[in-house]
Amino acid sequence: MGDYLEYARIFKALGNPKRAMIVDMLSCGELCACMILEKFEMSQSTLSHHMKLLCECGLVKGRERGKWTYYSLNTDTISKTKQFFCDITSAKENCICKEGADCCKGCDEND
Amino acid sequence: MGDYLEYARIFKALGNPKRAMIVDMLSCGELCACMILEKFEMSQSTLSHHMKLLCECGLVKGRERGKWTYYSLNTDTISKTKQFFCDITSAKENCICKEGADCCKGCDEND
DNA sequence: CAATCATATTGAAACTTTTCGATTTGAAGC
DNA sequence: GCTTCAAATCGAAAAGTTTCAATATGATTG
Repeated sequence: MGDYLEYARIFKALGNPKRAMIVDMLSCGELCACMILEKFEMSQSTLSHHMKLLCECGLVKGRERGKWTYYSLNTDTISKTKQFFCDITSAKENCICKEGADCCKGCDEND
Repeated sequence: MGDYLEYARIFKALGNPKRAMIVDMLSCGELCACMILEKFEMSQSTLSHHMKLLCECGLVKGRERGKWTYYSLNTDTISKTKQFFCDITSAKENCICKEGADCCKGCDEND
């Protein structure tokens, strides 16, 4: 944890329903761009842009073969991102919540 | 899976490094808004806006007690979101990759 | 009940994202 | 070597996000 900028880049990429859907489509194997394009109402340049974002954040890998580009998931990045959710659902030491904020002293009792 | 819009809403909320950090801060317990504000160089209205987005997507819950608002993680949403990563890392039946796209017939052999 | 304090809302400026059509690049086929 | 095809890049328009200062709301305190 700590590298919030890198996590945020990945989440930003997933923060578009079409890109989330593309990632899901790639989850059972490699697909070429033209095949992904067939499933969406979207121009070729728009898809290309989405794929670029998915690749840049490390979620997706592109493999060029002649005229075609094949895309697949980068499982390392996905595991790492999944870890974010494990980290935020397990208690930690040295957490910010252990330090007191002056403005809130004594608030906890009003429960 | 399938509810890409709802997932995207959550990922969009996490797709800002400050909001990702706030979520991490909340991971070991409830914090009041003023305490979160102390840890950031950010105006009070900006923080309020970020907290609203985090609440609206269901990641965070707000609890009002007098003047203060306490925020905490909504573990149900977090578990559900974690599931997205489980889903995309396990093979599936009836996947889009099983259907052929005309433009790509025969591409697979060029490996 | 007026003042104070913690948050929320509003409105505006700056910046980023989304999308498209047009153009470019670069491989394959004739 | 020209044509065709798949994908990337460019430039622009529209929409959305981020941030702040100012103001509003509503609870608490004197």
